[in-house]
Amino acid sequence: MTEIVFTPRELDVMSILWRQGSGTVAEVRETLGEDLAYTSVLSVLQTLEEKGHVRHEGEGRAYRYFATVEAEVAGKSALARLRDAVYQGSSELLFAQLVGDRGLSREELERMRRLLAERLKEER
Amino acid sequence: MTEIVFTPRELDVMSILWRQGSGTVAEVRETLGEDLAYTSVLSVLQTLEEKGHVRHEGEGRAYRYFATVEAEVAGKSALARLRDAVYQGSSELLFAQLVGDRGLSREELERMRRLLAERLKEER
DNA sequence: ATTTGTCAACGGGTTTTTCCGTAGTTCGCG
DNA sequence: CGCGAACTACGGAAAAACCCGTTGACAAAT
Repeated sequence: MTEIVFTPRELDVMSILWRQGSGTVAEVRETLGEDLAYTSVLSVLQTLEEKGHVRHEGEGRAYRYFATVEAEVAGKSALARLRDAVYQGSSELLFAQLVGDRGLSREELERMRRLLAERLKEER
Repeated sequence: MTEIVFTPRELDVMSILWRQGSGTVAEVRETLGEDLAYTSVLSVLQTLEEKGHVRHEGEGRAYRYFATVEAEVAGKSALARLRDAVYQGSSELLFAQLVGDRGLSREELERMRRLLAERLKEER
């Protein structure tokens, strides 16, 4: 169980890299809603790089940043933490919360059911 | 959407209050694995109280602390954040991750299916 | 060639988090 | 009464998070 922890601001930035695949400082800054100074965004990326969650390649005279941690891996870690801390270790409770959400479309629910069915089938 | 954010240490403490229903400083400190000084735990509880996530009642000469935020509410907030940041807003992706976890028993999976079925039924 | 714009590095200020020691209170007990 | 045990309040040190200005490098435009 690899511990991956992001501060709120770091998560904002990682989120963009995951979504867009990569990003220069300017791109990240653009995508980020709030208008932070250019150097503020750069700082976050630099500390993320120090922590090994991000790497960069040169592109022209700018840097292009890439996540070195897969979203799924980070998500798994965060979900486990959430499960343990707020749902008392129960995936089921977490699941119930997820499913209880009004605002899920019938289609989404159907697809979830299908996924679950698949998963149950291969459980042998 | 009510924003609820806990620092890592705060989450540790909230987790205990949710699990045990309530706790004195000594109890929380006891339950917490790592051995922090008594006053360290007290400090966390005091800042949580400042932030309004916790309240206390006197019990003898000690204080008994209670969460003022339901675990489900905090969980919902955290899940939404997770969904948006790492699963690109898709509950389905999050769900897939959850279900994909080896280490879920057949029984758990069955109960999840039942829950989902219930939910689908009332979707009319 | 000078100016203008874009970029990373660096340093620093402010706030938050984390952790604890000390002081003061209260209570029970010898 | 006096003492020790359990407790909170308070202050603060150290580190992390957060945000930005300035500087210097480089290149494209004028």
